[in-house]
Amino acid sequence: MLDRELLRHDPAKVARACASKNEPCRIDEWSACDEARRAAVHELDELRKRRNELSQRVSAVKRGGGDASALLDEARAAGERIPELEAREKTLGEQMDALELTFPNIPDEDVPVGKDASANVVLREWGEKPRFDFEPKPHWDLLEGVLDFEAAGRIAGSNFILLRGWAARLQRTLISWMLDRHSASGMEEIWPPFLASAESMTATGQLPKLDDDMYHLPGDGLYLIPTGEVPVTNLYRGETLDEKDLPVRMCCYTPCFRREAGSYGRETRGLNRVHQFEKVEMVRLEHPDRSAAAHEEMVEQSCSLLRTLGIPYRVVLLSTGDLSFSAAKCCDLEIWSGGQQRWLEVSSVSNFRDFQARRGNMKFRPSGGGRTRFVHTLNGSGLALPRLVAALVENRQRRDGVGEWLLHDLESELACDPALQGTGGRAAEG
RNA sequence: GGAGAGGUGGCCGAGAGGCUGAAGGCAACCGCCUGCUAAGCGGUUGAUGGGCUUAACACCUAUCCGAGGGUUCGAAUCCCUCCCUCUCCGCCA
Repeated sequence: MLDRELLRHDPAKVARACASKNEPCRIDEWSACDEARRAAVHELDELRKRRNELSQRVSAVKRGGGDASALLDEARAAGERIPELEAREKTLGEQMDALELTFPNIPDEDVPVGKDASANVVLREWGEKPRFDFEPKPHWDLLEGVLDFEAAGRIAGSNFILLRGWAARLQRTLISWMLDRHSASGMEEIWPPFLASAESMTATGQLPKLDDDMYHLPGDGLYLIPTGEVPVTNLYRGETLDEKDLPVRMCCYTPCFRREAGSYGRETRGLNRVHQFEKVEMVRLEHPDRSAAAHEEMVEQSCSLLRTLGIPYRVVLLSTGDLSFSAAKCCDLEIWSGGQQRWLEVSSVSNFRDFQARRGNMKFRPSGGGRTRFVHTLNGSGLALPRLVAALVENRQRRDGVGEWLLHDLESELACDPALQGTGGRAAEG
């Protein structure tokens, strides 16, 4: 949600933002409602003021034991048009609210303008792509026997996955290790509900736009979360924090459920695009002055995980056309997949500025006094599992493929993770 | 699922048709005072919409006591519906 003052005083800026994000823009419609509503509010205020004055006099006369019937008639007449105006104000206000929910966030100044992903900018790259003296295989071949699509299809349908044996354990190990790393860097670990209400989905911006992309349980009015961002950001919905409580840094593991309607076709093979995947997510509430720096930090936090795992990656700054509805700025982390010879997105780190905070009414009280202000919210994957697993097995494969040895290698490496030494986490357990 | 209790400002907690945007306390902030700290004394401090204005402050005004309806000249207070929390019972991983 954008600031109403901005909508009023710089509608052209809003229209530009919509255009750059390929979103329809109904700012003119909004402006008309706004004007009509303000007129109604003004008239309503005058009538209520008059009625309040008369009521006060009724009260005074009655206390004095006098006859207030003439005043009562007058007060009744003064209030006659109030319900009509109240209804008008309410209707117009609801129209404005609905329109406001469709305005996307405004991209930051340093976001490249472009119509789609082709305008994205690669900021930096790390690591050596693996070289093989044999023909490397994609993960769906390498994981035969421990990645069972047929079984998943039988249980739930196509594009679900089922891991078994060492592959299942590999995923769990990675989840646990990533959470430990985030905890060691000072984040609070959260285990949230995996279903969320429409209200929560609206606050973080999934609704109204992405209704078709989510699994919905109409009987209970709930949605399966498409990302841990939803429950963890909503943890502070409606709250007013003290400035000294900022930043609030959290991490969580959640499964993520996405219908992926209309995305069948290429690039969906194997673990690349599935209806349920596992993800470790970082969420942060920040002071507005520090959100840009926080964004950099969070990108770096996710990169550091990939360096520990030894997976080549690149950081991509998304252009306006590829930027999500709610984001002001977003960096994707893409990892090199040696078997498919392509980059795979494993993280999106976004700064939403006050966009989600407005929708979810998340504020803080400045230490020096003064009005409450909206916090800035950020989140980023750290990291998404299926593609991470895919790249790990593809990049570490040998001539004879992969096997349980890969899990044991990784477990040994992570046990020695210097970032976890002395934290009482996995490393201490040895 | 059944029975009961309850949701009031940043927090605790009174109020049970008008004099209540809301006592009292805590916290925070400002000032005074005391070697420092603590204590003490005085003062200040809710949110949102609209007007005015520079999209500020101040000021004026309206609205807000879980949410939404209703009764009334007037509702935190009375009535209805819904949501949430707690306790007990049942069922269940």
